[in-house]
Amino acid sequence: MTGRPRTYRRDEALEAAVELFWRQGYDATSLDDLLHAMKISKSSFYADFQSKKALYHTCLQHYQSFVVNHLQNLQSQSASLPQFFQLVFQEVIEDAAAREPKGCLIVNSAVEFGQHRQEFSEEVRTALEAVQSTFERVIRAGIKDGQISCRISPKVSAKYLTTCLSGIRAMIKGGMSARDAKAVVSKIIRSLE
Amino acid sequence: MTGRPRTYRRDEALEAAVELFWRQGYDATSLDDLLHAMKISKSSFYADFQSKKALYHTCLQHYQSFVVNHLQNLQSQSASLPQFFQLVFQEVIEDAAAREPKGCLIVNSAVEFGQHRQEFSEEVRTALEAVQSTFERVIRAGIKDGQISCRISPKVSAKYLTTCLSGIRAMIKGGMSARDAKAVVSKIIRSLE
DNA sequence: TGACTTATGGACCATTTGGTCCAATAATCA
DNA sequence: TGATTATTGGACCAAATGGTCCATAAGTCA
Repeated sequence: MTGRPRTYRRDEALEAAVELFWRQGYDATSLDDLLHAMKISKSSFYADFQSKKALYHTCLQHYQSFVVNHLQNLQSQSASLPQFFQLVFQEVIEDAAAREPKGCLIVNSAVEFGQHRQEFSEEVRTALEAVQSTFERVIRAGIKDGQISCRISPKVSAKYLTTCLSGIRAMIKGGMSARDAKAVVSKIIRSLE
Repeated sequence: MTGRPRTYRRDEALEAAVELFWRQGYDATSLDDLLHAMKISKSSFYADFQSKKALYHTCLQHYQSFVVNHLQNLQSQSASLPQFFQLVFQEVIEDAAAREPKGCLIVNSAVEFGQHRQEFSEEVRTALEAVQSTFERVIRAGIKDGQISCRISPKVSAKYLTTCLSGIRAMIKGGMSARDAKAVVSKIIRSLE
């Protein structure tokens, strides 16, 4: 196996695909869109990624592990749980300032596929839960370190946090201004303390 | 104008279209899907609704005014602001118990179209704001009647409420259980008081 | 250099998409 | 009954969809 070398890098192509799906959604993204964005020929596409559906699955997994990883990084950068929340929502607000906010790929997928497109909905549930349980771990650790009051359960807090996050990401994608996003975020953060 | 009578009722057909778009989204709903659900011929469809795009606009408007109307009804049924919130979230939880939760057509549209499909995003923003300002009016009235503390501005509360609502509707569409939805809802309601 | 292996571009394909058009149909009203 | 008017089914259409296939290009290794 020493044939002709490929002219693209798989990880870069994948990244481009994630970006596109993230912005436009699954159905609204055509194969042609993908080929252009990924800078890859149709043959290579099917050789390397099997199908549009398979690619989406790969993208979702990629995104999910990126998010979980990223949240853990934010945790290690934070001195306290409140600060962690600040960092998380900081990025959300940045998205709100973008010309074409992308929202969150998982939330976008949840809404696009609902529970009626089985090929995807199970994986989306998994991804949502992965985020949720990451939050739960972080909150649990924060409580242990005495960084925050422990009146409510980490589990419920994590679910609430995930829900709020999904909410603003959806609202922002729907056109909510950065100003409004900021106001809502500070209300959410207050309700978390 | 005394020609052949139509075999369907426009409002019923429209209702069916709303239902379908609500469940499946715009792109995932084909013309054939619509014709079947609406029990209408292609000719009648184009004569009566112009195009798929135009129909979607009509559906969004229909849905929006339904929601605003409905919220006002809930208000008049409520003795207090907290009770109003209860009623609102009650229905959300009912959706969570459905086999195929539909979420909210406006939120679904916000996520599906984002800010990159101009034909729709403006109208979606309008719809989101209509809901938001309905909440604002209700909250304002509640504060006036002394039903609730007035520590935070009705405007921000309304934005926060809309965001939370969008959040659970998205989560539920993504598969969140009714149990979890209940837990999150009670946390939200507590944070509103 | 030549054998081998992999990547590439592009022709090709069936299906589905949203949409148009018209002849046939079915009512009302005089 | 016949003229009028509006609805209907279905034939038709161009474009776009996701996907397959193969001859050719472009490398590596002996």
